Amino acid sequence: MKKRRIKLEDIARKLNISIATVSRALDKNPRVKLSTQKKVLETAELMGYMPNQIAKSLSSGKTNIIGVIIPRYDEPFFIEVCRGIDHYAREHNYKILISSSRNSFEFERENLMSFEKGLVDGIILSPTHETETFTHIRSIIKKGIPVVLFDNIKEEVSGADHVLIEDDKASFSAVEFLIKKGRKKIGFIGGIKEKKVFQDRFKGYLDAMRAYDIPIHEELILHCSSLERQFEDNEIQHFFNTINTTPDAIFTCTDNYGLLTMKTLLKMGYKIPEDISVIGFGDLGLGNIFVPSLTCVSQPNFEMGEKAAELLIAQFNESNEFNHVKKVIKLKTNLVERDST
Amino acid sequence: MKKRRIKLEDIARKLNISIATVSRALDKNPRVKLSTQKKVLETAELMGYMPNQIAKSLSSGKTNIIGVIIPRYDEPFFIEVCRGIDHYAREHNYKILISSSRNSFEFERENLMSFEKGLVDGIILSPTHETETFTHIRSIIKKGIPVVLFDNIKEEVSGADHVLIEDDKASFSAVEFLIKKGRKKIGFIGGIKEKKVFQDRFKGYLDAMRAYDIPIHEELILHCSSLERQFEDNEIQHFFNTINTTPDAIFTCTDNYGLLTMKTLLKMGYKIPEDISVIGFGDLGLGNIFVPSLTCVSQPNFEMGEKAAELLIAQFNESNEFNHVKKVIKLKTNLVERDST
DNA sequence: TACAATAATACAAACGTTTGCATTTTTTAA
DNA sequence: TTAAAAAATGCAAACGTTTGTATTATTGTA
Repeated sequence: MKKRRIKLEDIARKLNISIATVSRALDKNPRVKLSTQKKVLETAELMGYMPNQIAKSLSSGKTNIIGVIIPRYDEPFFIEVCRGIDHYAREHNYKILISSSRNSFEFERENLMSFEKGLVDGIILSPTHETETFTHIRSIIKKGIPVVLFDNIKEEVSGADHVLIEDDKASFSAVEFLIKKGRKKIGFIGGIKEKKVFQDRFKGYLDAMRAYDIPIHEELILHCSSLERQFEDNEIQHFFNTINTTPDAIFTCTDNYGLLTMKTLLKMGYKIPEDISVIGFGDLGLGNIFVPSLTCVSQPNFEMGEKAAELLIAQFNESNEFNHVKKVIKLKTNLVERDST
Repeated sequence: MKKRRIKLEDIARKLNISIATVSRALDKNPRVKLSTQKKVLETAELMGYMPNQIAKSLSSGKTNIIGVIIPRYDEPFFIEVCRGIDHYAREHNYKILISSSRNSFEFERENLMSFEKGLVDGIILSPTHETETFTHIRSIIKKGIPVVLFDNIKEEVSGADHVLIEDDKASFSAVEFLIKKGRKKIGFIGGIKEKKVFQDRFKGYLDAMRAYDIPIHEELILHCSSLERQFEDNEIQHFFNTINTTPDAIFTCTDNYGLLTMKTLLKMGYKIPEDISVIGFGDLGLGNIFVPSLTCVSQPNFEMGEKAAELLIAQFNESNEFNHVKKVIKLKTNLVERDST
């Protein structure tokens, strides 16, 4: 009843040749006669032969799969990066296996462990905000599995490549832009303080304010404490309802914060950008739809993924994985000016 | 230099027992003495043993991986479904391997072929709009690989389970809602005509209009012809710039169309919902941020994924995969009323 | 026509597990 | 104490490939 899978042996038997020859013929190995190759290819096609990837992997020690661990699925940033990884990977005959660490260090470790079981040839990982120690990553590297880290890297890991955005510089430029537009009371809305990228973006904000001698109103600074959309929304609404100073500009650390900020301000009756300018961070498509459209820092997310994949695959091809020289790639951002400033 | 992976043999040698016993001990098979089991577990831990997933798969004939093929990554709908699949899958010890068919029938076929190589135990697929014939899917099923289809299914495939939304009913209700609110000149904005879900949503619109004897203005009907954000945007803007009749409501087939519609109408100076009501479809989070927030049909996307995974894993456990009785699951939607109506 | 050189093919081990069956060891009961 | 029963362990095949080396077949050359 159940159709058995066709394997090399079946082809070999039918043609009265050895399995080795069939294997080589399918590989177009010049060691087999052309006429034999032709026969084999035809018979394979005829019998509906499909190579067994698992057996291949076991034999070759390569699975051609890249493991990717991201903090969450439902963030366009990570999806864009994954698209970039996938794009480069596919061109080089790799598939990607994505796992979410759900913003939890424990899950991150678990996922990493599960990738230790030989299913993947290497790993691309973006640490969660909870990730403070990196021994789990070092331990993977020690086992000879190549690793590339991207975004939100609190601690450099020798032996792993890094791909990151110049977050501080990017936010410096964004705030500088507001200052040059004549804004004086510039607020800041960032994310949880534990996350490195938010720390850096905050630093850029402070640096810019100081560089131009603009007084900083502590009251106009908010670090959202949640990672969930609804709560962020509440926090931002609450923030604007309680401050006494009215800002003339707000620099926010994500597109989403920017949009939520605009939404709140519009509902309160402010005009954007006349009364208050708003800047976001990320440029993930939505900023363009909102009315007014959101000026923001644009990150090369897709390229980030491509670069990460490139570095990883380059590691695969290094002769000795234990004296890998760490590479750190910093990607540039640019400011996209729209209607909110 | 290079640390070799620890394998069963290494543990066996160290403890002077057989590989079989080690294998069984790690499985906590009651056939091995408890004291032996303990020794093995300790030694495995000590030596840093990690099972080889590939070898396990080859031996057992199961990879515990589910292949997922979606038309594109950068659509929140598919991401949500994938999250649902992943959620259910993980709970049942499966991983998911996602491939994008990039809205191309050819890529869909290619992806399917690549999944035929034994890497996955089963496949969950959402057909592209280009997919007219289903022989490629039938051929996979014939090989004994379980398949579940979701969303946008033009033709039922015997042997595969289906998970779908009652698109026509959903849009019927949405339009009915507008009618009951007293709207008369109700426009329709849908997607490419080749896509089954858009056909169904259009049908629901027509059905509702006819059911309530509302005259249909052909001029107020737009089928977007592109699948790319910018072009959709252009098409919608162009649409409103050229129509002579002013609608008092627009039913759109996606959240994105809804948002783009609102954006365009707001820019033209219309008030929403006073002058024109707008309804979207999907409820993918953005509708809540926009001002005014978007009323829309809410789909259970996450659940759709969970259900698909559930059906697939149920197929794995069926005794004979060749007399599988097709299951068709239809999921219900509900209308979420917000400020745009 | 014979012999080396070369081309084509075959053999068998290896990849790291699982598992049915055989064997050995231990326990139980007469 | 001894045989049978039960428990614990071991052997070896199997999963479907790849690949180094051995073998056989086919050339070319003197």
